[in-house]
Amino acid sequence: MPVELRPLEALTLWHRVTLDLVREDGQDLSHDLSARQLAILLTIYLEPPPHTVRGLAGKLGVTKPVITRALDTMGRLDLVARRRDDADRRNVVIQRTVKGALAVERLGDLIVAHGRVLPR
Amino acid sequence: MPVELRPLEALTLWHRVTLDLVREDGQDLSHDLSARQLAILLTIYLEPPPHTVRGLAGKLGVTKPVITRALDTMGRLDLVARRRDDADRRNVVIQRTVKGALAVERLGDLIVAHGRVLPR
DNA sequence: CCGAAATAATACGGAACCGAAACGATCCGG
DNA sequence: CCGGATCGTTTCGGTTCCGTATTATTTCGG
Repeated sequence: MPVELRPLEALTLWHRVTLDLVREDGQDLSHDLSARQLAILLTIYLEPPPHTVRGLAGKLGVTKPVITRALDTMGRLDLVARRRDDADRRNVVIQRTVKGALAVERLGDLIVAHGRVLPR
Repeated sequence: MPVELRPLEALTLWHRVTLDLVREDGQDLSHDLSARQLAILLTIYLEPPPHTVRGLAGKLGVTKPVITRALDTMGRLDLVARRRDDADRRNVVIQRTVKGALAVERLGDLIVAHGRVLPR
């Protein structure tokens, strides 16, 4: 049943990476990062700036307080940083950090490493 | 810089799938499922049974109450089920459910769909 | 200028989760 | 048969997060 093969491999990849994330815990990343927090983190580091609270809330389909709180948490972990926009001081511009960049990079390496189970 | 290409694509895949998971919310899956809960769910559905609380705790490197609570939550969502082991009534055997199988299957399809961005 | 609009943050009550420890139920070797 | 070991659950105090509603600050059109 070659049709079933691809989804199973995709799930296997997801499974192994997630397991690694959970087990690393003490490390910078994860510590049981929620799906929302991870989505925010990846958006900040993969999509072109600037990123705002409102923009992220819209993109994820969640309310603004969710973003604010996630930024509080990830800011405490030094994964992201906040700065007032001088052009429009109502806005907060979310900035990347060295630690956050390293964490995202490490996640990429992790996926690639486990991706070797996939054919081709 | 062809060296950077693969990790970036892997992260892009992860990003898009995670975004979909967060946005689906109301659906069966996610509702901001934690990394731990997802790891447990995938272990149950991808690795051969039987699965026990102690076994899962060991595999994930977390304490038993963490597993118990995650099973409570996911059981409430009907993603997994618990049953006493008749052979050894101290054990609890974690069982799959139709709803859980569908959710995992849907995740697999989601990854495959977004995986089309990856070359080859 | 000044009031409406927009932005992010905060307050609030409720729910979930954490780690550590204690607890009941069950098994099993001697 | 019984005492230790094993297993899953529960309890405890504390922390975090949720959604909704509200607040403070800033911008901008008329």
